Amino acid sequence: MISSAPTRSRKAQIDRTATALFRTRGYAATSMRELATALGLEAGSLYSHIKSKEEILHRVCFGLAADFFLAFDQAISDSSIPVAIQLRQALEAHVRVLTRDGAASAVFLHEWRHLSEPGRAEFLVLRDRYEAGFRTLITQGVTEGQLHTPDAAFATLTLLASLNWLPSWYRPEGKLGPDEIAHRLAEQLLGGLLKS
Amino acid sequence: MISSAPTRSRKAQIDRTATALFRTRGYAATSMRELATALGLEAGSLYSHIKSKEEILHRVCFGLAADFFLAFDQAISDSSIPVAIQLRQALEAHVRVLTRDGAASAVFLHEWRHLSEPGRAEFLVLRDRYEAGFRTLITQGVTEGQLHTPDAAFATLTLLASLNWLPSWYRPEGKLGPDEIAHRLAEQLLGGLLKS
DNA sequence: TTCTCTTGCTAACGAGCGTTAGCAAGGCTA
DNA sequence: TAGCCTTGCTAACGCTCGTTAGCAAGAGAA
Repeated sequence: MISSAPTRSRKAQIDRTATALFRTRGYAATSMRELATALGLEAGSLYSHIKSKEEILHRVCFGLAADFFLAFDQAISDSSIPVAIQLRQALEAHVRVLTRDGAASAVFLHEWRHLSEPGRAEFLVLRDRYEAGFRTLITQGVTEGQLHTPDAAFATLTLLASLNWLPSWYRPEGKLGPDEIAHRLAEQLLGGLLKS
Repeated sequence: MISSAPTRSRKAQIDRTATALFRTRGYAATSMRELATALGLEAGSLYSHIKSKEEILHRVCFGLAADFFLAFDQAISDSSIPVAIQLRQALEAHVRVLTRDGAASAVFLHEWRHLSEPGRAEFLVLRDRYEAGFRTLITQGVTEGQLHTPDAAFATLTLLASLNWLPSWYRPEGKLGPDEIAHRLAEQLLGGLLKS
């Protein structure tokens, strides 16, 4: 090797570049040669750092899953405050994770299907568990009379759906910052569009 | 050929099967041999009916785009009724298109990226135009005091986001029918979750 | 200096890809 | 009967895929 820029970790660099490519072209349509070129090296060289293409996808998906759980647990850690507010905090925390790394989020949301078993099944278990966290909050909110919806499970899916579309249009350089977006999303989803 | 079941059109049959595969495995990860096997024939035989793999994707994406425009135009055809109700109708019409063919909808929403130019650009023009239709309705609703939101463009994205996640969890055999789902989604998005 | 770790190269592998050419057989129409 | 259209097959093409083996060179530690 000749020299190198201040490389934090070559492996992490590969992950980042791959994530960006996976997002725009999709996992299956991204070749290792493409990834190597984007990093300025040859395809074979990648394998000095990683075991396989799928290993990258695995790391990205499960890494972000951990981020989501961490943020959620923090958001609802104080169980003494009203559930509706806990929900708002969890919702805003979710948005902050989404906006912190849009590429990883998009991969997390769309490319997990290309994980092979048993990784894929394990991922879905985590995803279900995360959704269940929100569902519990909403159910509790309805029970305590703070929220209204005919179907908590249905409301949960719709709520997360609204949030998860964000990586497909959010641009970090846009006029709205992460916190502003999180706030507005919470307002709209909790308050609705109709003037009351 | 030996004989054949009541084949409506072999080409349409290929489109349908391909759409289902594109949905579950993704366009890039679906091979023509896989598609052929699913149809009970050999890979080469497909080319008696279609020109290319991408041609299928093109047809699915633009076909559904036409469906969405048709449903939208119908929903807002009577401009004498209040905008908020027009919006509700457009929203419910959108959901009905989504639920009528979940596989095609999923492909429309996620796989259009694999269209090559100029098809891809043309598709995005249609998509923007469709979103603009909703945005106009919401803007108008705010102007007339029927809706409230700090940012109509933002609200539009969130609204469509909530709807477009539907194909990833909707199952035709589920307990909720298309109309019921359309109604509940409209209620939740227009009315919000918070008890007022 | 010597050893080891990291990083990267070249060359090649077996496999699968989308697609084409050429042929054949059944069914419809004239 | 003759001709065409639809449908499907086999065999193969050129290409790209993910991955591996073997080698080399710089960097830091002993």
